[in-house]
Amino acid sequence: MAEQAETLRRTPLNRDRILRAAVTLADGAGIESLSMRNLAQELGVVPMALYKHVANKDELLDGMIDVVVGEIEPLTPGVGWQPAIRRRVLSARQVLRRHPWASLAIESRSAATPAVLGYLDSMIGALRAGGLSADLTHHVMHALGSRILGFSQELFDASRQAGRTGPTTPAPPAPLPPEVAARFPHVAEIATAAAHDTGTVVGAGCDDQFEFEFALDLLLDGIERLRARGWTSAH
Amino acid sequence: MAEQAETLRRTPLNRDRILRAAVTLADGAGIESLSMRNLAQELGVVPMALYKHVANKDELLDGMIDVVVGEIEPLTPGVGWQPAIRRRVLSARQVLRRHPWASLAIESRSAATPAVLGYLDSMIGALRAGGLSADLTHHVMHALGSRILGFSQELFDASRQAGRTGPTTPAPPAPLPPEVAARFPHVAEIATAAAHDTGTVVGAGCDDQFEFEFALDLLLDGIERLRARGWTSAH
DNA sequence: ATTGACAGGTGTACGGCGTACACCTACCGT
DNA sequence: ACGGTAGGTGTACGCCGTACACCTGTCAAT
Repeated sequence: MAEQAETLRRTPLNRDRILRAAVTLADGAGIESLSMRNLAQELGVVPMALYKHVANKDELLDGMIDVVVGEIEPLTPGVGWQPAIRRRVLSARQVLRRHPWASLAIESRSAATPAVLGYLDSMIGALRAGGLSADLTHHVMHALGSRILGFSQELFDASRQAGRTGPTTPAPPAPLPPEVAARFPHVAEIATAAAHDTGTVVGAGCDDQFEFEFALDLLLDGIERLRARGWTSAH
Repeated sequence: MAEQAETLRRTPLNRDRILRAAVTLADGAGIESLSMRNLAQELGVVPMALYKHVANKDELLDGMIDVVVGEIEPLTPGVGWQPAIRRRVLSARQVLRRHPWASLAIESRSAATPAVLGYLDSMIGALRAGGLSADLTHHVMHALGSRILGFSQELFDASRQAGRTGPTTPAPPAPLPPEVAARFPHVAEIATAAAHDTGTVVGAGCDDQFEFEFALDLLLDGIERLRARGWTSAH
């Protein structure tokens, strides 16, 4: 009876359940506390049980990436290449904001997973359909770089200055400490410059979404100009 | 005597020697084999000895980053903002190609180190001196993103498909496997499209340097256009 | 010359990690 | 009824970062 209840209580554990649990764990507790042991415990199972469904931790991470990439919405049909790409990249960005660990995970993998390749493939298809030459498309993919997957490094975010905060505290506005401002005057000026709509005086964080779209449009507009000019490699 | 010889043989170990050894080890054997134990052995010392000079492994990594950033050549004075930035970013890129582990290390740190902040600061100074408004400069820093530190994610490099190669094998040209090409036709087309000057037929890797400069100039030109227009945030 | 503080290298040990390997057990087609 | 197999278990190994107690050589003040 008790055993039967227990048998019913947990679904028999499969690759999908493992991946979803891993993503949830990484989202909630941070990627650094995603260990095979923790994950197994979360699933009410002994660590080695996981290895019957994923080859090793690297493959687990690949699977998690695929889950995340799968959340990106498909290309909108029937619009120009520029809005189509734009929308999808911004969708990717939303997804990656839900899974902050994913960008680093994607970058640190040595090879793209099939899901990532599929994503890139459809993106390239949209560019080609939009009239970009194969050559230009190639360069464009490089130029967009990681932005095409919805993330760009926030290494300019000087307000991440203080000791690392756990993944539970997403990002408190954190004003620039005065001693830092004194040592790096230009950084200080810039940090406060674009505190757009937020009314707070002491250089509250900038509008990340605006920054992302600014860079994206800068690139997209430049690309469109090249395309309209019938760009071919002068290389 | 023997002890005296031994005493002479090894310089008394200081933070600088540790950092340089760590960088060398990471360059040569890959960041994944940089452990406190390995590093200590390399220095002919017991692991715990390192902790008299660096607080912990995170601080060691910060120090390594500072060493790398310190190798980037300073701003060229007396030229316009655009070539000045361009030169320095390309210098940063050269440095990061010598230390392939560094880009991921920089990204994974939660806060910028003082050396990185100083680097960004001087970069911002050059933009401001070039006539960009503080506001525009802010956006520009975001737009350039990690490229300003000399790296962009190579996640489009589909030829990194096969099993991970050790850091000793830098990047064999590795043609796109046919089954991958079949599944991702657009990727395949693009991968072969821009095999520029290299004469090899089977889609040898693309010219990374060209790609990097293409993206960089796309951004720089777009920025210059904004500046010339007297850009102010229409936000 | 003696001492005592202190900088810096050593040794041991702990808890956590990924995972190899042998094992058990429940089910299923014959 | 039974052997194979899929899937969960338990133990163990070798790594990791690092806390903590210890030793030793140097040098300033006595």
